[in-house]
Amino acid sequence: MKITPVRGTHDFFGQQVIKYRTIQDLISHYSVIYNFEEIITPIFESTELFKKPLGENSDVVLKEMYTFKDKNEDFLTLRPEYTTPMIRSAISNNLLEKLPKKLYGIGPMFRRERPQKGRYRQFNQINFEILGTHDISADIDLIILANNFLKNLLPEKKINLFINSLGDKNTITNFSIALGNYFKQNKKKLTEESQSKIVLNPIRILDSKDPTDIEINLNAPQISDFYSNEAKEKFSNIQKILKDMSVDFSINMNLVRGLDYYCHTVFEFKTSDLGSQDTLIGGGRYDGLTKLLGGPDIPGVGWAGGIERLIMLMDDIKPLQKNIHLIIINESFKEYGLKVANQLRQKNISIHFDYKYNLKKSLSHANQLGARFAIIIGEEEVEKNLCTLKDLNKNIQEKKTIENIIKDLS
RNA sequence: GCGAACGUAGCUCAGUUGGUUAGAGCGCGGGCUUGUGGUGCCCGAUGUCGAGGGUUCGAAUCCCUUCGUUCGCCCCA
Repeated sequence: MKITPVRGTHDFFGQQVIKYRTIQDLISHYSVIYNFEEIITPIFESTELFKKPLGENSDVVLKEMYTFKDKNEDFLTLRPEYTTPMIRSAISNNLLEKLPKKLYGIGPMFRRERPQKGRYRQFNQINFEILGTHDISADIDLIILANNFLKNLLPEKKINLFINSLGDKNTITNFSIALGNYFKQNKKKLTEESQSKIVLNPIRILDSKDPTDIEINLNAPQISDFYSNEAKEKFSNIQKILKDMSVDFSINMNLVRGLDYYCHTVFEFKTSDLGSQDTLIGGGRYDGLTKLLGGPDIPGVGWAGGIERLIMLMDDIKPLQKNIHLIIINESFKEYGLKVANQLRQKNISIHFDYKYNLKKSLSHANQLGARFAIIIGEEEVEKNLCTLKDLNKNIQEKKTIENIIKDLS
């Protein structure tokens, strides 16, 4: 029986691991520069935690969560997103006394969707969250952090930033009602899919890709007509500052995000190189969420980025092959060879030994792995208490004492 | 969850209207070279043709089921 990974899951090895670590290192770097604290939370939580915040009628809650009953009858869910657990953790551990609190996290998320390129059932996400400030500077800092991170990681790629504002709580409510009424009047012209959303989630009709829906959407009420003065001002200030800081963006009035907790600023970084799964980073403001989770009534803003999608856009990274290959020509010189390796390793020189005792094979192996040097030990070397150091690029070699080799390689 | 395409060697793929022992390149193993890699030449092994069932004298090829991948929808990171 051949055992394969579960549908929608995959193993990381080789280049993927190198790329994953590269992303992780870069994130860690930015977390220091922007002063975010890392938080690591369990991968499963009580099901309750996700239901309300994400929206009882959201697709994530309705059909994508991995939920199971524990042996004591509790319902548990593998986390489908990280914002909610991070806030839960901040509340549980009383981390919200000094505000704002800036947290970041990296780890696996789980959604039972149909797998596709760039969409997996277990996937890794990076999250940055700022809790406890209404200031648009936080929104802007996060957008610029994401922008700088992407530019640094993928300098050659064309990535577009789209922003929108969902206004405050009243905006969304009133807009939804108006939108619902408008779509009811035009019900017959909409696709079946969209018709089913009129009552439950009319906002979602706005980002339909269907041409007839798009035509109806053209004359639909505009969310901007429902902004409060405050929301309007916030949004225009954000645009102004981003422009002043020469961050390229476009406004997409139909950008509505799938989780219920968003309000005010929402944004997405998209690429055209990944096909249908084109969002690299998405986020926004979620001012009521912390209170909803039983914490203080504080605002929040954050984003999530998909690591698999970033990895797909990265060029291969040449591993720094600094290994020195130890080649022992005959098994009888094993002990001498191991002693040499030990001395070098204690000086922090990386030594690879393939346990083969075959000069030809080992040299070939060293070559394949891109090694720069080989240390060769045979009868002549052992007799004179020396080692041969061979430069594989220049194809020159010389017998030397261990002390001299350490000097050469340090 | 809906629609469609695809699945042959470790990898990339060929395989005619169903026909005998299923092929190529790359990679892998061995040799030319018993203390010297990369280039070259020679030799060799690649395999549950995704899995299961059916039609047929005969199936990689046709049909059904199933698993997986990919594309679109949906959704999102």
